[in-house]
Amino acid sequence: MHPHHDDRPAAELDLGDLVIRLARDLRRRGMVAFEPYDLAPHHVRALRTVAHEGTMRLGELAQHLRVAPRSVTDVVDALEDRGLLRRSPDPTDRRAQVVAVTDEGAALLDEVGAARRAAAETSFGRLSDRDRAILRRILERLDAAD
Amino acid sequence: MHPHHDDRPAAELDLGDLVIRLARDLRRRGMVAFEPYDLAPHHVRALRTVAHEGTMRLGELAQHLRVAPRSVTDVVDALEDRGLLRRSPDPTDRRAQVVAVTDEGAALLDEVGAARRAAAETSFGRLSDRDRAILRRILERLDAAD
DNA sequence: GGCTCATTGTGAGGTAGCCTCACGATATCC
DNA sequence: GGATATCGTGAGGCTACCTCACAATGAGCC
Repeated sequence: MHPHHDDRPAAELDLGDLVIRLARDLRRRGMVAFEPYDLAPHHVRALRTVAHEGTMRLGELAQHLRVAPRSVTDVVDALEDRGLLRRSPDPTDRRAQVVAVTDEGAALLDEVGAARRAAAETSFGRLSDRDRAILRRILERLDAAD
Repeated sequence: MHPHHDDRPAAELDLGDLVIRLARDLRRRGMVAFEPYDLAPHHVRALRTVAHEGTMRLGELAQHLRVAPRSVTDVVDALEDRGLLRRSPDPTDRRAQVVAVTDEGAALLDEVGAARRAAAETSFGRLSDRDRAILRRILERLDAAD
């Protein structure tokens, strides 16, 4: 009934709705940002994790990414097909395999870094440094293990 | 090399990673919370939107949910099959249809409310009221139209 | 009235990013 | 040496989206 237009800041949305909506936007922007490299955001995340944490088992990567082991198989398949990651047998356990970043993977990760930073700026640019720090603190608290 | 264990607060994750990870957790928890009602979080969101904003066209619902019109068709199909929403022709435009919440839909929404609040408490319970308000402010700022 | 062009919702079909379940190969423990 | 647990993966499924094409209808113009 009021003559205001309908862009009110979503008062009926709860925190969860807002987070999910933001995540969807981020994923979309990530897909656009990484499209020139033919990588999905999820692939970049996995690659970055291995690069940052070092060679690890598939199961460990699953834990880091907080997904089921089965899900990691597909991601590693894709990255290995692209020559960015390499599987090799775990010398300490013949059931297991470890994944390592290849030189090509490390190089691509470098390249992708700029796109990633630009995408983050697009998404979070309207936030002050202070707000970004606050957001990070809150998100890390929520991310702590259950 | 350090003897610390590996639960560090994800220093290699950027804000986007943290948001996406949180959103995944929220969706999972929502699926569990709404499972007794045989509803997906997305269905509840759509139902709540129509209940809150009132009868609207499918296209308008798509705008509110920020998804493509085609995506709304499926959600409304599901909710209409369940008798929670009802399509009817838009009297002002014979191309269009409007969706309205049925009595049954309103009743179920009431029931689901408690589960929704409990799930939110599970997810955000470790945050102080102040932090929740800050988080809401930041998320609403990020949610503002591009 | 007739012509063009835009808009509405939907069928068909596709994708990303997850999941569970079962299994063979191996490790571990008694 | 035998039971039991763990590792990664094939098979198959799910949610929550998407694009594209199209028929029906509306709106603007002459």
